[in-house]
Amino acid sequence: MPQELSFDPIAEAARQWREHWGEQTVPAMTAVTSIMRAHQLMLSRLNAALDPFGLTFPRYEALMLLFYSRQGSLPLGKMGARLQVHQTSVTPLIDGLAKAGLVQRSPHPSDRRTTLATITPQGRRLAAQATEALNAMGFGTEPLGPEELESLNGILAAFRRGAGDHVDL
Amino acid sequence: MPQELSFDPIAEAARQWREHWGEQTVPAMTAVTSIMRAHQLMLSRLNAALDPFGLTFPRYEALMLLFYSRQGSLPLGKMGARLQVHQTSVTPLIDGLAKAGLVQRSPHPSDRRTTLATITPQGRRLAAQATEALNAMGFGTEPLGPEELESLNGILAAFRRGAGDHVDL
DNA sequence: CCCAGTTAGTTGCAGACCCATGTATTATGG
DNA sequence: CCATAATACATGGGTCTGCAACTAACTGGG
Repeated sequence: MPQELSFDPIAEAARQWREHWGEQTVPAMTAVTSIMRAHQLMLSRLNAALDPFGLTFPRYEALMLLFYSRQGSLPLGKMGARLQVHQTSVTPLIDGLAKAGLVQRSPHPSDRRTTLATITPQGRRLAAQATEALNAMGFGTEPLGPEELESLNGILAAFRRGAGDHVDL
Repeated sequence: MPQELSFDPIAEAARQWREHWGEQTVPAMTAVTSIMRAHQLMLSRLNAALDPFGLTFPRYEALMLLFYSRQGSLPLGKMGARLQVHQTSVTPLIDGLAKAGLVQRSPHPSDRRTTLATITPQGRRLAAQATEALNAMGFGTEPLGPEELESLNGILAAFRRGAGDHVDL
């Protein structure tokens, strides 16, 4: 936890950029550092809210993906694609969930290369409880209201689309 | 790198949330996942742009902090506060920069507990070059324009202020 | 049919981050 | 003045992430 600051480091950086690199460089640099900081703050809030459930946010995301899958199970590679993380990041994620008894590994019935992760009944219970908790705290987005969040989502959707993501609406 | 998706996982999650938890939960959940994805995309772009300089974005940030400091040197603890990361994250950051010859460790003249990190001439050169490169690519914010970035910055400033950050303007 | 190429998953390595703990040094209150 | 508290940094453990390389298994063209 960083110690208290008596000023805004992002505004300070903007001042330096304006002076040394020109006004036109300021919005982009400020946006990046603001996103980085917002990400850090939100992740911290989410992990704190999930701590009573013994979950982290990445593990929560993986659990919810299984929660809403048709069969309650998915191949690990498909999970990586859906979670938009590298395939090699999925293995330790599932390891943690399996150690907690929330998911179970099982072989694919017809393709012996493939490993399926299946959510357990305890996993389902915990997923529902954790989601209730996160919804109740607005997923760490306070104090932003619905209009601000919609505006944010619109801008970020344009950004994601520009970066090559498939974005609906 | 996650494999291609034929749909938008964020829109898919929004659909599930709308159906199972109510419309009022959608904007917050969508905002969080959008921020997470935008963070991932921007960081990936920045690290790719910094790779030719042998830098990562966190190391670049630390280097720029020294670049704009009055003496070109700062105590490690103060750097953690300014970078808004945990103090224990600063040590390996400075280790990497020192191994590359971009900063130098030195003892504090009057307080023997304190270690100072000082930017070297090579560090100054590389910092300027890397900043030119990042400014030229809009810090990875393409295709967003100045108005969208300003709007984004305004909303995130409100969020940061609400989270307890000191935010100017 | 079989070997080459592809695909699925794991492992090892590294970067980044946080937490808890330990050590050394400085500051402070009785 | 000295014992206690606070400060500065480092270390070890844990998580998440991505890259490169490896094994195992499937697939398809000759």
